[in-house]
Amino acid sequence: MKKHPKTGDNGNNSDKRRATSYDVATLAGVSQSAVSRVFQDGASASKAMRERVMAAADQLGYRPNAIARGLITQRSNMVAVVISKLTNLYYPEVLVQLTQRFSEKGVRVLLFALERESDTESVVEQMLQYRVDGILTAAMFTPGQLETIDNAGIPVVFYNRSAPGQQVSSIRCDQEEGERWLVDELVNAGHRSFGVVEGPGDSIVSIERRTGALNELKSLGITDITTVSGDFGYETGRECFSELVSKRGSPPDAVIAANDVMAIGCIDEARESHKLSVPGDISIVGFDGVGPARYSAYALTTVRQPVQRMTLAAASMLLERIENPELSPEKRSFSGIPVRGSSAKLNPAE
Amino acid sequence: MKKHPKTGDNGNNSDKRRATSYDVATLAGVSQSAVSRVFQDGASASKAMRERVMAAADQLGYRPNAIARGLITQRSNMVAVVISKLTNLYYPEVLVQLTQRFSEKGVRVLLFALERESDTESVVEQMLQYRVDGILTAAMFTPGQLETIDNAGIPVVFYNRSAPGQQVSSIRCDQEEGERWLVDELVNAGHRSFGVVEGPGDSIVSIERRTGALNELKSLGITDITTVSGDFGYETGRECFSELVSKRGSPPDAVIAANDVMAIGCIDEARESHKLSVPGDISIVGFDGVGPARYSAYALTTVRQPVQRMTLAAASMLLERIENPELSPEKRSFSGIPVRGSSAKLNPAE
DNA sequence: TTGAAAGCGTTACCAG
DNA sequence: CTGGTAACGCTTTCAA
Repeated sequence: MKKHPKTGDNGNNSDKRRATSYDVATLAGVSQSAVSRVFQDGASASKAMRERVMAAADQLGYRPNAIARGLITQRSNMVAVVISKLTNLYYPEVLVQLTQRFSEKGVRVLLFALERESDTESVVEQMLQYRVDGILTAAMFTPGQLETIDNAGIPVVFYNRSAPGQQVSSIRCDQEEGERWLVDELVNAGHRSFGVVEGPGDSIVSIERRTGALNELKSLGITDITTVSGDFGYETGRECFSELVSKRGSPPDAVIAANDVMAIGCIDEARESHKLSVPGDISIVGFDGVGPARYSAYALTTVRQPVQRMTLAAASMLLERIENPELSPEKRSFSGIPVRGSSAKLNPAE
Repeated sequence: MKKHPKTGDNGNNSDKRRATSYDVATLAGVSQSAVSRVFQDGASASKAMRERVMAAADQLGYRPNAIARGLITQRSNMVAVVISKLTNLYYPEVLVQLTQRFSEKGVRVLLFALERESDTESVVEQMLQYRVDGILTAAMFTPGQLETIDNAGIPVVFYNRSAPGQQVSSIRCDQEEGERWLVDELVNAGHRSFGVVEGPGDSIVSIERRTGALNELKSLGITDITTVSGDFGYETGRECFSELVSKRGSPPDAVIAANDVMAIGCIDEARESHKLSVPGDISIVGFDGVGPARYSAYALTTVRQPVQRMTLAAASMLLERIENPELSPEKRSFSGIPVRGSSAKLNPAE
């Protein structure tokens, strides 16, 4: 009772300072260490003690201070989740699921949202300052940043992207495989001229999808390919379609868009501005399997990412590495789920 | 140099422990307090000192520990953001914008995602343990929880909902006003029989929208009203429409859906399963102004929430109260932006 | 099982 | 402007 004057005269739980374990201790007439133990998992405390402390605790409205705990345990129990601007409608589900998964394990999520996928500089700084236990990122880091993080001993898991040439853990949907399926279906159905609508240049996902599509087209001997690029949004999807038509002089047999939202933009533009029937006159496919892809006005042919499994895997991969930092990097790649919608003429028999 | 043996022999910045201000201090040959000051805003440090410290700091890869700082300053510089399951596509934008706004002010976001809007129990506990400086919530709290939070002296701002009978701050879009506009437009255009599709029962937003619509209909003397309810999702939107038709025996003149996504579901169901033309045979309106509402297959007539202004207001309202806890509660209500799409026959002249 | 005391890495106060 | 020292609220030995 000497070195903590704050335990002084006020026994009321009202305002000003929040109750500390010392306050609880003096009210319960036990030591502060005892209070600490009662609020721990592997505690050693008699039943009597436990009761006295608990009584005092909720009389004072006491709650252990997670910040202080983090300081001494060297564990913040927080992970950083980094997302880039969600022009892609697919992320919100991901974010919610991830948060819930971490939450079940007693881990809190510190959220960082990037304007563009490339503004990672200050974010890295913040994550380190807050001593997050791990990082799950849907944006790329530079090699320098990655090294900084690694030096700090913080495990990182990449979501749907991977650091080229770096040994890092990642969870991804196999974009190239998905594109191969899409291309094969279209080519089997007899399409010979293609438009490819890619996404923003700083998005790895977009790059992988474009590459996957182009490689497969090439390997099947298709040469009539026109490429344009948008930003993953609906409006640019529309613009891209018209650009495609004017570049070529006429619509291609099929359009492969880097995501569902742009595919939808293409469909609307094709129907409205070019009076084309989809899939009667032209086939249009996307990628992701977001909600609007199912809307029957579009019924997109697409590749759906297995979001449930991916988020589950991502969370546990990160948590594992937090428990055991020596674990070597691991890459898990999930196949997308082919969705045959009606936006593409896919039946070769037709 | 006596009471901190850790500053011992290793001058290398590599593994094991992260560098502390003591490490930097000894390497730079200055006091620890000096290091602390250099890394503060209103510091008092000579240029020479600053340089020496900085040199040592980045040689060691030192970063101030925000957790420790929070402990002493009694400020975590974190706010809790609580969202409920984003079946409503409208939230993702909100979340990203909020995060960026807070981020600009040097405040981090601790994210909590609820399965249903009503599982707030454990979340409140977590927020308090992490000593967040403020709470921005898109879910309701019980009066008891609100009192707990208030006792802890943590400011709260509600997003698009408000605690009934409680003095709390909130930012909202005026749902009832928006519904009035929608109803007036529809009635002016000659519609006399209505279907109302409401959202989940535990969503205040849904309740307000339904109430707003029903009250306005009643005040205009409309009595032919059929109500059904969904969960804000596309699928239930479709089901609701068919339920509406079978309940009435025939389609109403117009359908008012509690959000855009369900309105889209209604449109698809009307067109596909009931061979109705929208807006030729029936008018269908939504609420929110989400991305898909603009897709030209739907071109929804709706009320758009002014998300930019709302998130800006929400963030600054919360930050103000963190700075000055004595500030009395304030409610700011924003008018929605009427969007005349083509999903409703709104021109009385037609 | 319990209590005393030593940190965890900062900031804040106070002399010099 | 600078250095010493006391908190901040907790967990964790180590004895009793």
